[in-house]
Amino acid sequence: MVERLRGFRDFYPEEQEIRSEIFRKMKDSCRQFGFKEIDGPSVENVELFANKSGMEIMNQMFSFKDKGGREVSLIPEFTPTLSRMVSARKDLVKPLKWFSVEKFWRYEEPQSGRTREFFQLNADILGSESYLADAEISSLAGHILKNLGIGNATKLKINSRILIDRLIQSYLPGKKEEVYYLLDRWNKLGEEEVGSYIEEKGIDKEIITSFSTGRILETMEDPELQKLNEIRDYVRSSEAIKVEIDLKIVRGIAYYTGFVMEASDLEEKFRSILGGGRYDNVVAQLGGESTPATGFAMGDAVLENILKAKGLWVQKKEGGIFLAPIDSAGRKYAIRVASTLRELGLGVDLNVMDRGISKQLDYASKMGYEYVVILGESEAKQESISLKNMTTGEQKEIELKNAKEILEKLR
RNA sequence: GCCGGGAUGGGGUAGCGGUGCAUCCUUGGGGACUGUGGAUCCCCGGACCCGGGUUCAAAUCCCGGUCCCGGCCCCA
Repeated sequence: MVERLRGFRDFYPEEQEIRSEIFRKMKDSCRQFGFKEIDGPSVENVELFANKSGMEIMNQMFSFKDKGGREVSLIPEFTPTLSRMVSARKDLVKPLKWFSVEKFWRYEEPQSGRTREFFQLNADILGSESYLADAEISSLAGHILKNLGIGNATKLKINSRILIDRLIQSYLPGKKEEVYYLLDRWNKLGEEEVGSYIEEKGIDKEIITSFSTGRILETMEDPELQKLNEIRDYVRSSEAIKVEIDLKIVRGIAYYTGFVMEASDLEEKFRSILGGGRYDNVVAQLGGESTPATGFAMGDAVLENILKAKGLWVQKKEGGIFLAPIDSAGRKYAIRVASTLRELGLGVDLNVMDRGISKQLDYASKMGYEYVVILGESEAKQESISLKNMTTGEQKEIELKNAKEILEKLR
């Protein structure tokens, strides 16, 4: 048998059902915030990524030559496509509030919360330089997490590249790269490693610690900090999620120009569940008109980790109806009953096996149907159905006309 | 790309050099059952990841690969 490719996943019905429900919730939240859904190609010219993303991402792409000899790649992220779409249309009314849920591909070593093919929600606001856009984006992120049932299990951490750069310039000049590296890994490295890195690079321990704890901000007066405070208060007042300013959130991506954010589970047991920020130069870098932009992306893999840990990765009990004919008269009649009920918009499963009533009930039970409709010669004659409630085991014979009303409530 | 730990029917497992056709549960299909038996009983299908090697003998030991789980790098 041919095996599934490394790092790829199959989604069987039990799981796909959960997955669709989660995506539906995410999309609902976006729409409630006035965002419009978009979609793009899964394959793009590699140049689109070469421009912006740097070497690292180039090494992780599923790239190939198409039959026309073009170097193309499965998309590893959304921002380049988004920028291309924005640049191509000069008539778009700003600000744009767009979201998408798409598949992405990156050739990496699979591990917890990481696969080679994954889904990602992207939500962006383009055309606004205001911190209000950052606040709205953050608020949406919080709302989505709340809607997914993990608003209490996660927190949003926000920061500003501009702010941290100013701090570095005032207190640790010339050490930008080292400070970024250190803050980004502060919790991961642990005290000892942090200590030895500080010593090695000649960074003042007192100062860097006041960065990591945020103590430095207590006495600071700065317009960028002021904005950040307002974003924090904005999200706070939506009461969806915990939010705090954290100077340790720098995000690795080179193109962030100011505001950055990240969300994770409270204990930080998992990777960050979403990340994003302001990227005012990307659209222009890709050849478009200068367009300020802010947004975030949320992958499905870490989300799955967290939902499972919180016991929220569960199938909704859906019920449904199974039609079980027991003789040839019943089989003919069943087709009529099925289409009658389907007209009402009900989901109706009809036996397609050569089976007796016992095995049909067995099947219906295993599939989780709430009702079984038993149909035979007698029902066919009387235009009735025998309706069996699979939870209680109760069964009664009712006229088909009345059955409609009863079953319609199930929809 | 690098580093750990794994891999036995669809799922969960027992066996860890030879004594039983590779164990047990579950799942799947069928039969008894001819309108209530989602029960019970019975039958059937289905596996030692792949390729080399060591050995009289390999699921079992060794090497390589593949895949899985986890970590590093990186996280767009």
